Amino acid sequence: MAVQSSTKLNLCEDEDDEPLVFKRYSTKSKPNQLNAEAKKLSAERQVGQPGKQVSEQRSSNGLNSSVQNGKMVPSTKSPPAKSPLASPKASTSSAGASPVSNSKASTSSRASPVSKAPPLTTLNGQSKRLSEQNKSTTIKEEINSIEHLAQGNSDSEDEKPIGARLGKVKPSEDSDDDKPLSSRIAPKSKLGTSGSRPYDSNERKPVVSKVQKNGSSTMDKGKASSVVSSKRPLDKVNSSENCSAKRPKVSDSSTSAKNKQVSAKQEPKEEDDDDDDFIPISQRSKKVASDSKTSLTKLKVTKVGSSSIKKTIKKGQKASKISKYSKSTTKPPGSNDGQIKWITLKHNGVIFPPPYNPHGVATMYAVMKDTDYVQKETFRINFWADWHKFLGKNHVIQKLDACDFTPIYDWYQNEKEKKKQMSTEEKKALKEEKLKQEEKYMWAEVDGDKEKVGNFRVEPPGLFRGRGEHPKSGKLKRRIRPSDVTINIGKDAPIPECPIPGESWKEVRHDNTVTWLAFWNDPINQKEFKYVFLAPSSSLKGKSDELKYDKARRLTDCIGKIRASYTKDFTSKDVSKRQIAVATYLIDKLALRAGNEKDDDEADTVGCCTLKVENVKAIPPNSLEFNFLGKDSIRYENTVEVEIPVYKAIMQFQSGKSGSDDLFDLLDTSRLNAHLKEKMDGLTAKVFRTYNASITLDNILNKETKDGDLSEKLVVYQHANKEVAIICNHQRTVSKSHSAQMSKLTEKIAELQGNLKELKVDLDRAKKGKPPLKDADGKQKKNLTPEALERKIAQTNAKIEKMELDMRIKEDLKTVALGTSKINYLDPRITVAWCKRHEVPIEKIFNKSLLAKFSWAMRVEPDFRF
DNA sequence: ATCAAGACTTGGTACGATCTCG
DNA sequence: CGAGATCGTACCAAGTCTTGAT
Repeated sequence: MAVQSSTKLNLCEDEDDEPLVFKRYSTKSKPNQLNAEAKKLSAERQVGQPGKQVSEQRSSNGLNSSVQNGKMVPSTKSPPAKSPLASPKASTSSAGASPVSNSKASTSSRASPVSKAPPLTTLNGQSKRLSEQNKSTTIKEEINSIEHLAQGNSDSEDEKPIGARLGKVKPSEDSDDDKPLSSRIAPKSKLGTSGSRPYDSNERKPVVSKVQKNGSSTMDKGKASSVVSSKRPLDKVNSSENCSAKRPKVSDSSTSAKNKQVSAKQEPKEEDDDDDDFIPISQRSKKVASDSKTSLTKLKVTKVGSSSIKKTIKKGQKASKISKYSKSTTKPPGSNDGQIKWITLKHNGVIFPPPYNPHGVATMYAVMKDTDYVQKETFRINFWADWHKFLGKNHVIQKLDACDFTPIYDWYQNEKEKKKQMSTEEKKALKEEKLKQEEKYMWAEVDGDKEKVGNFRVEPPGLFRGRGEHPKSGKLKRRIRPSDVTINIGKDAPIPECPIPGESWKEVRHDNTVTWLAFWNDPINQKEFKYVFLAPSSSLKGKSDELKYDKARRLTDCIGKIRASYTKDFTSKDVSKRQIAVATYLIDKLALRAGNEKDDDEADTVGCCTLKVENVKAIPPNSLEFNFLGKDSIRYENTVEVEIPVYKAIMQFQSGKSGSDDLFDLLDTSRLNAHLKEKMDGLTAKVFRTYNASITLDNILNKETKDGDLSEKLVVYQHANKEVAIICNHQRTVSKSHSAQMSKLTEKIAELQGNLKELKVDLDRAKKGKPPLKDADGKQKKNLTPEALERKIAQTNAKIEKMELDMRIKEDLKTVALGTSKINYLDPRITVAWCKRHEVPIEKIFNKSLLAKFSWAMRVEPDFRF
């Protein structure tokens, strides 16, 4: 585990010693909102970092064995402990002794403080085994704990409320509004029956748009605006051809990937900046850089971007060549060596969190006191199991519920507060310090270009916070050390120095068929990996993003044919075929995820292929009511009218099964995707989500944008974005202050209306030559001309209108997350082209990160349509 | 055909930074 | 200028999908 022994409590600050290179980030402390929830996160993170080092020893489980034994093992590195930390409370005092304990295993000891049930005396007795120092530290806290003991488990009782609300149940928690987004889709016309509708005409329209709102749910009705139904001529589908063929698009030039081979030709084009006007200045410079970069890359590499088919072939050759010198002889399954991702790669490895962990495991838990995580039994049980193991069988602490974590929690809050109180300068200094230490890790060099690294910080120890009812949540996530980390780097690049002296990387590879710079096994699930990748702004990621959208765009050409095909199969005699057809229909129409199988040690969530009989209810005459937990345990609740054959098929699939049986018993994602691939090269289930999201945006923008001022256009964009978020069921929890904010706005509007009334009275009087009435304070108002008053009235009215609109939007979006679709599903070229056409500055839609991430899309032609 | 490893995309949240309004 | 609202980002969990092995 993570924590290890450290003896000292000091948290904060400093400890000097250590060789570690990094310092901890400062501990952060921010009090701010203490909301329960918020805090928890932060807390955790911090916990790990505060102290400095200490030796961590090893226990295999991560826990420090030494601690367990009661002995202390001095770590080599660890210096003498510093003083107890900051925590006023307990630590210092009690421990006079402890401070010194250095590297010992105080962790355990520390933990003990907190808890405890037994009376102090007991503690002492037991603690013998512990180092003395440790014990002492604990004492104070123990006292408290004791009290609690008497009461019962304190932690559970404290603030339940908060916790309860937060977490988990994000989905429909409260009001009606919280209803599932999907359910909010407007009823639109009933959906189409696909069978009946002419494909060619409808393709552009996402099937989704037809979804009907769930009658039962209370959602906001009005809002759901209908999705666009208009179709655009261009879109015709050419049903005849093979979908995999690329269709020449008007603005194909923008799709550079495809044309890469022709780069010579294109290059000039790319350089021309005629579109620059649309590009923010800041971007322009970047753009140049990136352009040149891109071309370089192209030359060198055989373009990864080129059509996939070619790519594969080419790459294959190259790969084999390269693999010769590649160290790793055996290729792991995931490495498709057909794809060379880079030729040269240099970077500096990863940075580790500061080693010393003052408070240890108990702190990790204490800090989450008011989150809803600790309200869950699974969380507590898992935590206790790991903590107990860590403490050792004979430790005084024998029961989690008997421990009072309040002292640690308070100490933590106090630290946060302190930090918050630091002067701006101090904060700045700290920030710079951190930056200085991390700078070298932030950049990599790929094929000669400098690229930003995404997550170069190794995850600190902490408690696993699985979402929903995750069976492993609460488990201790042990510390990751260099010997857990595998580095991937160019063969000729210098191997990054291991940041922790005396230790070394687990392995160094030179695999240019993958994009990761480093990885380690997930401590919670050894079978899984945590990777360090380049940032989204990198050219490698950009290319892959572009390919993703190009593929979705290709679906535009095939969608008609695909819909016709699955519609035909709704009534196939072959059940397997029928299941594929219905599943594809749901994925297309409702933007459901594929639904891979999951293990028992994961939260129980489903996607299309894993839907259970009980997740879908047939409602005569032909509606289906969906209700299930999807990714991240976000609830999907939606009732839609479907075509009769689909309705019948679903009932057939359900017949004779129990609620927990698979609805599509003959189907899984690999079969489904294999089938989809026959329809279009590279087609998989998730492409439909991208396609439907992007086509919806394109349609709404083109249908609803009118000449008007900027803010009106932005409203249109936001509206389109919202529709997409609803289709994809991208939800967020309602902000804690939402209702307060709403009532504040209501008040303001009322006040303005009062003003309005007064103005009107004054206007009447002014017209009659009378002076205005006195104001509320009894003071005489200025004498205004009727014209001036009218102007004021108009202004006030406009203000009220705007506020009302803001309020409506706010209410409307309180459970909708717009960001996810913007980042992952909406082809940025649609947005960029629309901005160009309507003179909307792109930075009004994309923030700095998105501009960087989508730099590849900036030079799209204004007439680009998805 | 199935399985599992591996690689990479997608997703929500908390927090700190920045903006806004009184 | 300060409190609260909003924005932007770090973080890391949880999906999808591919591929080689059996």
